[in-house]
Amino acid sequence: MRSNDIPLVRELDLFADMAEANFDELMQAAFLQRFPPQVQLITEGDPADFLYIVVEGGVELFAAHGGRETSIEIVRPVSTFILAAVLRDAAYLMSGRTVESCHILMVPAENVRTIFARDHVFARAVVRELSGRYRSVVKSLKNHKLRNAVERLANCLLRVHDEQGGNGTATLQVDKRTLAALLGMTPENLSRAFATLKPYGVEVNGREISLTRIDDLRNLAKPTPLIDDPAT
Amino acid sequence: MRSNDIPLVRELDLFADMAEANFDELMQAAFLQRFPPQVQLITEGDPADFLYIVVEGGVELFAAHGGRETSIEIVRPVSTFILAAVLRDAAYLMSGRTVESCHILMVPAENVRTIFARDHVFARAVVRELSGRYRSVVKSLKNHKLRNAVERLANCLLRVHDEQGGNGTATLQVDKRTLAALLGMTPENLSRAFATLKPYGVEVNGREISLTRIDDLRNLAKPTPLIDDPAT
DNA sequence: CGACGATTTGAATAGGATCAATGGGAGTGG
DNA sequence: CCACTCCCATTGATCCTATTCAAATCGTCG
Repeated sequence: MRSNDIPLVRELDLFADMAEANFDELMQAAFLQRFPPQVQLITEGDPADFLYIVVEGGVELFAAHGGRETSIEIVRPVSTFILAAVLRDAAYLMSGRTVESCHILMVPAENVRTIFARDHVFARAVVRELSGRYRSVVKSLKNHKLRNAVERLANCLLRVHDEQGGNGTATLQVDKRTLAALLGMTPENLSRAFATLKPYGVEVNGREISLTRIDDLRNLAKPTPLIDDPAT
Repeated sequence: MRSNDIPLVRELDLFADMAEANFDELMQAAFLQRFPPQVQLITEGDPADFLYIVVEGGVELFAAHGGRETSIEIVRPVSTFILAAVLRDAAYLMSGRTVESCHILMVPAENVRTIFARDHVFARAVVRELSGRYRSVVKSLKNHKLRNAVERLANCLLRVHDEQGGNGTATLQVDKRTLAALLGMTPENLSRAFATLKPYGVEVNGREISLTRIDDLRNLAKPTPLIDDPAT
């Protein structure tokens, strides 16, 4: 890995408190790499050979079976993915592809397991990360099973809007085709969902969204921290 | 906790290798309790005050929002549930209810966190359990999103059949209403799914199922270890 | 026997997906 | 600068799966 990237990585929660020697050993084997959008990084069923950490960009985890495909989760910085498979030395359960330009840190799985066995501080950080991933998947599952397409879009817009300052406008970070996949619907259905939200003050112009009736929209979306709060 | 239950608990993977003193401290505060079917043990949104371990029976984890309800996962012995919430000292994301008569071990969350911070061996066992729970939820999610109702039932029947000796018959452990919930469908739909499977050699008589054309059924179900293998 | 709950069956409905066709904007080449 | 092309987005029509509502049947337990 390039030495000027190391301080950035060192500050990640997962590595912040671990012993210097162990961190160095991990980083000696690791590398930080750029990927363009729509690159498939891992394939389900393959043995877990690297731990991946999304430093910048976004990665879609998805699974396929019998001709169908489903998006499981979108991983945003700074989070790991497939940590569980690495720790168990098992096969990936999901495939992963970039949705934007990404900086991804790749750490060989064997090094992760070795240091995990040796460094108690790192082991505890792993638990924190892993429990966070677990809760994230559960929230994603609730979002998909307890809300219909329109509600998922409404909550997504409110979240993006709040993240971007909450001044009544929002800019989508991805194209609508990708957004549809992330929300678990077809592009056609996303168009219809936007149309359905027009009476709730949602005006769309390409990637620019303006929300003129936030309260109405919030009333429809019914956001809840048990689904929408990324922290808890 | 009753002292004669302790050896049983001590053998659970989660506790098997930890220091004696720490185990004793955990068990001093814990208790093993029996519950009848259909008892709600935890409610989403509540603070995590106990770690639950299913020693016998089965617990359905589910979530509700805006008048809808969805089953997330069924937890079978011997597994924990809501371990992630306990470790993070956060609110439960799911509610849980027994689906059968259960033996449940309840360990106060604060004790779990205390011993987790102190006992490295326990911390590693926690990681193993947590990573297992994570992968279990992902498999459950794939099962629901990549298969339709008939396929889910077919795979369920094959799994039960194999567990019970694989001699062409199987006995359902729960009533059909509960089975429908576990498979993520309505009771009416379960009936129709059974009817659909009749041409594949599935004969139903109350809770007794006989499978006369296993190969055909397997061909329809298309089981895969990436969804159906509980171990990996 | 009678009542109640569980299961099955039937008909109607809803939510999304799929297929097909049309618009619309960005980039390209004349 | 303008026409052309391509890809994305939208719109319309239809299909499919599963849910909902309603009614009939079955089984068990008083």
